[in-house]
Amino acid sequence: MATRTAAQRRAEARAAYDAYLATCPARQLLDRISDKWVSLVLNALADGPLRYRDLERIIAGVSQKMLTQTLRALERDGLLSRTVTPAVPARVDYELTPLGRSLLPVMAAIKAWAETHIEEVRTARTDYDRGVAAELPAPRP
Amino acid sequence: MATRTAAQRRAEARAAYDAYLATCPARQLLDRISDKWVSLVLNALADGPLRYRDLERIIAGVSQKMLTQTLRALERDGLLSRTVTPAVPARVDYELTPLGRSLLPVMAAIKAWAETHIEEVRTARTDYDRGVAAELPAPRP
DNA sequence: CCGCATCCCACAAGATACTG
DNA sequence: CAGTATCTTGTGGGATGCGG
Repeated sequence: MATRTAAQRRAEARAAYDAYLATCPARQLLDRISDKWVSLVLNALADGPLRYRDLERIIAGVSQKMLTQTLRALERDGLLSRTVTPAVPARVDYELTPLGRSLLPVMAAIKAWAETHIEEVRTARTDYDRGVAAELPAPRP
Repeated sequence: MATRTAAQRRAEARAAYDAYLATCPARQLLDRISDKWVSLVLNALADGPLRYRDLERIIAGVSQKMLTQTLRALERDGLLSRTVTPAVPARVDYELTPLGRSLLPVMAAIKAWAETHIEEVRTARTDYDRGVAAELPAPRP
């Protein structure tokens, strides 16, 4: 029969929505800055250019793989520049581009909201967790 | 010997850094809004309260699991309220709290930056990809 | 209508080892 | 120093079916 199943219809809706989201600028930006390492790199480079090794040291827990991957992604998006100075050993500096710098105020806005409201959020969480716990009365031994 | 291996030192650094990040307000906020569905739910509820079914319909590609999971997380953080109207069938409304509403300007700032600079990013990407392609000259058969 | 429990897999990311 | 290459593992998220 011509009628599609519910699963099929959902799959179609998903495909269409994914396509839409792929073109949504805000979505793309969120995908970038939401990355754990991206925000840390941006923050580290806010004060000036740094070498690969310095980034690795400052962002204490990052693996080589993730650091390189992150730097490549940001370079590709034009948010930072990569400068190779041929020497032995080689030297590579990373620096925010003007485009990258223009993103810092946005990050600052996020930070500001977070710091202003974090207490409310924490309170809400403990309240919520208490409420949930209350619905499951502790078994009396 | 007392000397720790490089792997051990890195593991410790990671643990310490993870602990630090877990307490960083900005990091926590990013973890929330970076979620694909969170931003969509926030956006959908910006104009007023909606029922579960309506959200499912508006956010076309979402699975039940993710929608429920997302709504619970936002409720727990005090960003939206969940109101159950006992009836048959049951009716549940979701609505942004004042705290949730206060987040909308931040989302708007992200959106604004994205829409303003998306073209630069797109240009940077194609330039970068062309450059990479140029470094790997097509194999002459 | 609203939601939870279960199974399952694809993919992200860490560990490790090796090069220019 | 600044990466690349390969392997392995953890987990986010989809599909499905049941319960209030």
